[in-house]
Amino acid sequence: MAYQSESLIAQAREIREASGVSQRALSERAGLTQSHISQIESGKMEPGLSSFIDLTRALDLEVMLVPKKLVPAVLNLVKARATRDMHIHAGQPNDKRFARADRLVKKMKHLYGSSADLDRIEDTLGFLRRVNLSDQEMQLVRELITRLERYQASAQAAPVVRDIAQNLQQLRNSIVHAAPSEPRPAYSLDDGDADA
Amino acid sequence: MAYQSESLIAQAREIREASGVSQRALSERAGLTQSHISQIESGKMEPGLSSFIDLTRALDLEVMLVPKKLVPAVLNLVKARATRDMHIHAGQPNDKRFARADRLVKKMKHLYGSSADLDRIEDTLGFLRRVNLSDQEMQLVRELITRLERYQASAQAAPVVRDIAQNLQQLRNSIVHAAPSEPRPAYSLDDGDADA
DNA sequence: CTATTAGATATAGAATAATGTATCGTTCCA
DNA sequence: TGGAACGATACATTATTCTATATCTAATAG
Repeated sequence: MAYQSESLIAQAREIREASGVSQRALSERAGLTQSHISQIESGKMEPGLSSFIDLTRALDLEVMLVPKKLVPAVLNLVKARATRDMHIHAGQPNDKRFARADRLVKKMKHLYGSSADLDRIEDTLGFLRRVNLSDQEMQLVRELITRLERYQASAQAAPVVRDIAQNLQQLRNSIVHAAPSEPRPAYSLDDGDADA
Repeated sequence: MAYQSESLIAQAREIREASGVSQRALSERAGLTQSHISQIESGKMEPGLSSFIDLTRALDLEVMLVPKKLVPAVLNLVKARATRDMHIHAGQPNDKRFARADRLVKKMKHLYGSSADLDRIEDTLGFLRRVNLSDQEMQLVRELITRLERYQASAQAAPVVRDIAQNLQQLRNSIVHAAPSEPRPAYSLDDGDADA
């Protein structure tokens, strides 16, 4: 019974097992009892919404409502980056960083005049801000931005700016030309519409 | 009580009301009783996981598990595109189209030799494939790809290819240079981590 | 202004199912 | 063999969900 929730519960179980967490350990973190978790996972009963949320939070997961049309996109996001290198940084916290960098570049263009390199940096940042970057990738971006801030007023800024532009472009290219979507997400979850 | 699920239930309620669906109408579509929905929405009791899934499915929503780190990114996706123009196409169904277009460009480069325009098309498609496009934007891309397919072997392909490259670039620019994230999503949902 | 109807949401009480406590059966390792 | 960790089970308690009915609001007729 409870066919709708099977998939979600199975996902949670997989993640628990993949993390090497026992039902007991999880029960302590989640505030449920081990007995409860056992019955839920084995399908003998069905959890209340709150119980399920507690469970998943203890596994570092969040229950979210997603419009059906967006489900494949979200699956892409989750699967693609989640498997590539375990830790994923997000869009929003970094957005401020990007916005600040964007303002910096615009200011530099205004003060010292526009240049091909600055244009390239501005453009590339606009791109990188859109796609979801891995931790490594984001760290590289952070470093480059920091460098730009440091050397912005320096006497020999030009070669540094060029180098930053090149590095950003390189990162951009590596992302654009990598094949994005793997064969299929492991999750089942109906996708709904085909084309249009 | 049931503090964890309040946010999710509130979201569902908002969406029901925004859609102009009554509790009774929803109860029929979801297979629950109106009484049930009333108590759930007013916080007098807490739904089972399956009941909640039934509810949300009837509202064209899907309950998904998202790694905490990805929550802001998913919120961006949902909020940004969902409000911009109601209908959202997803990542996966269009991926095939992009992949086919990519193969086409590579084939043309192989047959007729590489050109700046073809390079630009290939690059831009790589970008557009990444970001999530609105319906309008995606339709434009579709048209351009269709045109490319039609004129690929034509005698005067060159000017057409150039025009397609320009159009794609233009679309790309409009996306890259538009400020992406609005002030804040209406949804509360804790985000957890700040930076790193 | 009152009465009535219809559509909505809220409430009452019975039936059913989830949840906690305590315990049991296995397996693995000392 | 002992014990320690894991997952499963039994039963008491509490909460859910359903059927049926009540309340509320707005609109219309008398």
